[in-house]
Amino acid sequence: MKTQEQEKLAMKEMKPDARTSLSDGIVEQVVDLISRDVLKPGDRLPSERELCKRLGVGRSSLREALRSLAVMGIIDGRVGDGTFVSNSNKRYLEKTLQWGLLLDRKRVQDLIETRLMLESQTAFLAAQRVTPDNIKTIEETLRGMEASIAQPDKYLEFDLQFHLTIARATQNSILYSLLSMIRGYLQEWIKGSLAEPSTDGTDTRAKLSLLEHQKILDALRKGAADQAQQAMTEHILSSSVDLQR
Amino acid sequence: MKTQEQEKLAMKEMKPDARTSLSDGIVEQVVDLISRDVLKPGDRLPSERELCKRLGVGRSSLREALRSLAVMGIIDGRVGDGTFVSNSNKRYLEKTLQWGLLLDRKRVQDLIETRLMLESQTAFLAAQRVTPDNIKTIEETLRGMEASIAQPDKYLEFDLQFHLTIARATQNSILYSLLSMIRGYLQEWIKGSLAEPSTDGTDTRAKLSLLEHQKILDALRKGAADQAQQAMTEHILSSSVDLQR
DNA sequence: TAATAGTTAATGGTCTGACCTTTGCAGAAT
DNA sequence: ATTCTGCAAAGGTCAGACCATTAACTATTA
Repeated sequence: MKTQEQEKLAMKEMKPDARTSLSDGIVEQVVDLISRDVLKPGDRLPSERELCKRLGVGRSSLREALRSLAVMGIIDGRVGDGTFVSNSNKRYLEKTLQWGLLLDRKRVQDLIETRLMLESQTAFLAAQRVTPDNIKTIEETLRGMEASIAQPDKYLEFDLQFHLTIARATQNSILYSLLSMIRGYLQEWIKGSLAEPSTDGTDTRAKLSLLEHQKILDALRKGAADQAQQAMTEHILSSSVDLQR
Repeated sequence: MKTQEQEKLAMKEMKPDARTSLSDGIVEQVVDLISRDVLKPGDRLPSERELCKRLGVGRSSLREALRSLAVMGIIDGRVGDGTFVSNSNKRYLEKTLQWGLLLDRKRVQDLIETRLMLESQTAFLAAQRVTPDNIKTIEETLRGMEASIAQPDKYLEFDLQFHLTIARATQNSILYSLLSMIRGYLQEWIKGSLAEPSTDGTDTRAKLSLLEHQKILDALRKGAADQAQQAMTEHILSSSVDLQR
């Protein structure tokens, strides 16, 4: 009789860490610390040995937790130096990318298709919700693209920023996360396809790309949702051609 | 002399962990084994202690490698039983994203909005690519919904199945993963909102829901993409009303 | 005979303490 | 002021132990 009551009470109280393993608990704690800005990107974590003492766990568990966070790209360990919170904001995936995409290549095609779906509608939403502040940021990014049109690496970084700013303008954090992730996966691919024959005017391609971005920005400025969606669709289709093959 | 030759040979064979850490080398080996179908989903890996001996590494390193694979969703450890290759092969997206989403607190509103964007276009795509086999499965699911209209729990399960089958019909694994994940998040919320006042005809609501699903299925049967998209949009808007507030 | 309760061996999870290589930096030598 | 050197601290790895959980087997029981 008593046992039953006890069990019920236990049920009620033990819910949190009922089935979470120790390392997962640590992962959760660290993620929480970061999400509450106690730990900011670039910050250095205490040494493993000290964290062990502070959290009251063994080094193996602690290290497995850190390993998880590293795979997610949230932290970054440098031997002989320390462990740091990744400054590359939302790159949980870049690490898993190499393993993940290895499993099947059709995924790139799927990624592009999904990106088109999400990003065209994102442009639509953004046009309705964009703030003057957003517009300003986007304009700056576009200027950055113009300035670095001859440096593919820098150009790509601005390009990424351009699209992410639009995603942020929707004020939908889920949307932002998804697009950030998808773009992260594709970024590697894009970089790879930049080491291709530059015989056929890549310069022309880059200038076309600039025009497309300009068109999107114009639509956003006017708050023309349909127009923004249309421009974004065309842009993605156009810029994906090189990757499709 | 001999040592040099040996080193060169080692270089040639040990290429993986030339500058990658030991655990990363193991991860690479396992991923390779899986991608070459030596290890198939559902297969059981040798025990940790045996893998240590076979790979010639310590248990910590081995475990950190396994941890990485687990985070990517490639393997799945069951205490007291063994470690198995995940049969839900493509779950690494979900896993890594889960922690990512934890960083910005859940916004149900954002989830619904994103779901609407994705799922309406999913219906569009599905209408163009759906196979007779898919149709058959969807029909069965719909019958299941009809039969369990008075059991919210069962009904929800069929509902979930309905939407996921449509996602699968697009043959886009990324899309499927994303929708599966979003729906997973929302499912909990939905269940919660089912414990609400059943005074205002929930029966009517359920029957309306059935009609909406029927409409979607009809459009898919005809391969009418626009119509399917329209029906799906209406359905999601309609069924989200209860969750918004 | 069939169902149940106890036993056991193997597994993943964790802890400890040791050793290695790499790195950053302070102090010594120039 | 610059370069070299050595040491301390960091992450990476290893080995062996113990724990909790699980599956399979065995003996008991109705």
